[in-house]
Amino acid sequence: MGRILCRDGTGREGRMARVTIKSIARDLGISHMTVSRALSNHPNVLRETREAVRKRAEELGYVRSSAAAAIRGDDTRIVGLLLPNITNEFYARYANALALECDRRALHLIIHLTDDDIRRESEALRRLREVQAGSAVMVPAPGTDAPTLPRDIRAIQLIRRRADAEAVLVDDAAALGDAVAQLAGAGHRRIGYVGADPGLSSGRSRRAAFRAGLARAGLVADPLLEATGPPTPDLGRSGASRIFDAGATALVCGGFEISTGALTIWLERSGSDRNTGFVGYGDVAAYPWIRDGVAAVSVPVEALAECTAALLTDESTPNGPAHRFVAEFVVRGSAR
Amino acid sequence: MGRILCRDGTGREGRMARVTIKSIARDLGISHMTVSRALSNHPNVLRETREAVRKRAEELGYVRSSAAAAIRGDDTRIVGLLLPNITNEFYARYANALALECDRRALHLIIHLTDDDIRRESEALRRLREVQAGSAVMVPAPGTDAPTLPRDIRAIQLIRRRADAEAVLVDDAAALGDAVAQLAGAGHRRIGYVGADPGLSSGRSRRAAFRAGLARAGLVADPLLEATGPPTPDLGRSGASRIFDAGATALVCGGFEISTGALTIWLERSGSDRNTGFVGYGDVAAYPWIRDGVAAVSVPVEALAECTAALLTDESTPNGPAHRFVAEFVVRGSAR
DNA sequence: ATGAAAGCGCTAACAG
DNA sequence: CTGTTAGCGCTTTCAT
Repeated sequence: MGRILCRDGTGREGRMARVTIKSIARDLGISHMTVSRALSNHPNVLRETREAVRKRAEELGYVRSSAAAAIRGDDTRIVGLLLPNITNEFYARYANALALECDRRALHLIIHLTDDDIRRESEALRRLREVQAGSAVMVPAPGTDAPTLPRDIRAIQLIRRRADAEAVLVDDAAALGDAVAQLAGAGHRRIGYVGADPGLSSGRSRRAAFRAGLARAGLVADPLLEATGPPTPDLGRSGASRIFDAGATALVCGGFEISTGALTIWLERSGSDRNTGFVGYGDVAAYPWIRDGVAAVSVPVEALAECTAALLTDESTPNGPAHRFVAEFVVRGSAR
Repeated sequence: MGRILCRDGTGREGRMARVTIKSIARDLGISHMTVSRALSNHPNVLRETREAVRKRAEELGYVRSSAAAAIRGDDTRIVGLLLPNITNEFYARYANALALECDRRALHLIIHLTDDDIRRESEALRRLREVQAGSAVMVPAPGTDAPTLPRDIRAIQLIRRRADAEAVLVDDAAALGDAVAQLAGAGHRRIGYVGADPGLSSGRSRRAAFRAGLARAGLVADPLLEATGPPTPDLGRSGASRIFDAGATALVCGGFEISTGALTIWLERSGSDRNTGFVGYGDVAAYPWIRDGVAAVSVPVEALAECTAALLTDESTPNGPAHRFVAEFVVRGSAR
């Protein structure tokens, strides 16, 4: 208790007392308060004393205990990140960018994977409250019995929005419209759509954008060519299969996870007939290299992450609770 | 101090005292010790009392403060994860698997990206000491002035090994040999290699495996067809360019990052001549779909992560300080 | 079965 | 400029 194993590779593992301001104080024969002041640049410390303290602290490898700070109610600088997963390239890139920003800002980033499951989400939030995380960036999990956001942690919703609170969102309406227009222009008349459940904010808006695009192209929406459900690769696969079976000649995706699943089906199905169209959701590094290129709605990941990081630092939210970033449609072979 | 903002979305933001065992005790008119005991299942508590306490704690949304525990020297259950990045599919999949395991084991996973830079690595470790992380899983950054591993944090090295301490490594010698054999069998005589600096444990062993493969195929190693350096996509690009310029007809990669860079060069160069061979390091989901398929040395990511997680839980290290997992060569079009 | 005291590392508020 | 005290949330130890 209060002591830690000494693993210095010397072989003789012993016990080593923790280096604290008190131990340094004892060591220097002064009060621990002087050490505290010296270490936190308080003006009222003799230059000599301060330097002696800093030197000794350096030598001993002192690090301020953030637990002690947290217990007093100071900001822990811990940020939680709740994502469905980080194998999906979008989430991975987002987490990567956010982690870099957090390192820059000296924030601790704790990651929890929810698999879009509400129970895992609440558990993750509970654990974040344990460590007194100040804020949590989260892709809110789907679910009707949506538990409210945590009271004592600032929640920043990503991509989707479950509660009327801070959110960093994607404005993809135009891009989805462009996608449909492009496919229609390429001669497609039966264009399908797989996307998230309209119960989700993102699911609702994306499907609406798709339908608007159809209308603008003078095409009628066919319920048989639409599939919605939980935002998983599985839905992408089953939805794509069903839609192609129903005679669609092109498919537009409305979700990151869904897109990866749908792509595999498209690749299988369009093996012989290269005239089937496909538009993924979320651009992927390999898309240019697959077939003649896979078209996609490109989401500005880095901008999303930067914005989030800025929110984490600034307590103020000048632009209002929702921050939107426009996506762009990227044309490639699969949509020509 | 000791108080937190109440963001309950009611609009009237007020102040709300933190829920502690003491506040619950006051609330119930008993001692905080009784609350502590009730909450931690101590036998010496009247059933009535215990239930009253648990009920009230539940209602108030009490969560044990891990800071208070940490300050007393208890295990924080915080695990650090130091990776060069998480955009590379291998690292992303590893982080994903490890995060899942950590959630299962109720460990807090703090992620830091080092970009394979020693300074960022030390900074990350310093910050982990601040929060009293118990262990750190890390891909040790390259560098001759290699700072030693932290003394008060259990370090588990991944993929590479800088110090003679616990490590989870990949045994890729056979796979790399198979790759060379396959290429040689396909008629390639000038096979190149881009890999990490031999200063790195992984760089050294992989190049040796490549050379051994050449020898076994009856080919001679040509220094012009080898490139080594820091394990970055940049090296992959420059190395691949140089090696193809030097007349190589096939290329084997010896590193995750390097591989992604080299792939782009190969894709550009082999646009017209589809007879150029390529073997990536670390299998990627999209590889089967690129051209006629991209061959690769497949690393058992999930197994690595599972092993790491097991180490995090078990204090014992029965199998000795190094745990090795064999990689496999996956043949695809690019190596035929 | 319950409570009181002490102490973990740190700093705000006083006292010199 | 420096030192003392107290208290943050929690558990261990020692009473009761």
